[in-house]
Amino acid sequence: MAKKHRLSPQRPAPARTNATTADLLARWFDGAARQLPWRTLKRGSRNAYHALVSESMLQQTQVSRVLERFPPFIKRFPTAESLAGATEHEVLAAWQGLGYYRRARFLHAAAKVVVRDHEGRVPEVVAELRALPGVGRYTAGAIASIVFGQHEAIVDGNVARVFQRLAARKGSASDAAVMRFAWLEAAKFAASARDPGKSNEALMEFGGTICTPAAPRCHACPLKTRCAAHARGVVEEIPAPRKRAPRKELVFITARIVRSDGALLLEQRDGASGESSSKLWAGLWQSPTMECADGETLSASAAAALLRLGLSIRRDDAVIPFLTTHRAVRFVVFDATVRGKGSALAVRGRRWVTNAELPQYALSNAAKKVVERRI
DNA sequence: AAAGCGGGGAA
DNA sequence: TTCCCAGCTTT
Repeated sequence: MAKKHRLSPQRPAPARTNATTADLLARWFDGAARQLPWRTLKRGSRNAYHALVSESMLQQTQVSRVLERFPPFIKRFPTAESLAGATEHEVLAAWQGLGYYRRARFLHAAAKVVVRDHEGRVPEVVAELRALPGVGRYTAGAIASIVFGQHEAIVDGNVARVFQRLAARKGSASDAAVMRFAWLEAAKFAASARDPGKSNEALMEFGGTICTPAAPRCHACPLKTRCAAHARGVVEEIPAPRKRAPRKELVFITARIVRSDGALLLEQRDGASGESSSKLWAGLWQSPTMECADGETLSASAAAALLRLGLSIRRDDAVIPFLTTHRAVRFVVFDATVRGKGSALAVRGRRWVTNAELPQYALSNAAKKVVERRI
């Protein structure tokens, strides 16, 4: 057999074709891992509470966004005990701007369970992890494998895409059959890994940096030779786009009511610590707002309502647009000033909030955009 | 099984 | 513009 090895001795040995994909990716990860704040501790001594927090933040959220939010959150709540002992108000304030605020309530509740039932330690057993609020199949698998080294599978958006491409499996991640396929592949992957935590992390890192949704870097791919989608030239067609409902268009009428000392009137949206906590921006604060189907009609009645309260108002020239995944909201803004203490207005969950106090209040980015607009 | 939940970056 | 993202719970 002819010698094919022309590599200099210091180059890493070429991957043996019988190496498992899991071990191949783990090897690749050694030279490609990004330095992330929740990876500061060595493998094998990862902080499980840090993992719980980072994994909660990372649900449906890009690494680049969590990067800047994780350190201050950990500084504010260094341990499960400190988080469990905080008020929901404090936790939401630390979470504000990150979106999917239900995650913050779940994380808070999970910390309480950890303190009450597990002596302050995040559990190792998958069934116990799954019992924590907000911890589903993925998050439990991630903590069990990455922190505790167990051979548990994980599937997130990245992983599903990678396995689909490796097998040239068509369909979208919103297809249940595709997700079943991905979980089966992920289980085989984790079972075959020498270091399942490392391989799982490598798999996600690989999906996030090489096997990306658009413009994948196949030229730098360590799995190129075993990728069916690459062999058939269909990498960019897999996966198919998710099915998504069209965005709902809404009009919110909102009033920025300012007292003579500069304090701003805020109200809390429904859903604080309880029932309707799955609603939009549940429990967050905002300038007094009402939703309406017909912008023009209701904005006129809103103005009339403000006038009846004896406020001096004017309609802001601009309508502030705000997009979320599921909605397109237009805020029709009124400015109003009130003399005196305005105590008649601070009713039913409404409060006067000074500029200095504002950072303690959890506002959605939409509410913030409204409030911060120059008057 | 499907709906609902944020927000921003990239193409 | 559209699409996606270290998903989960509720209906």
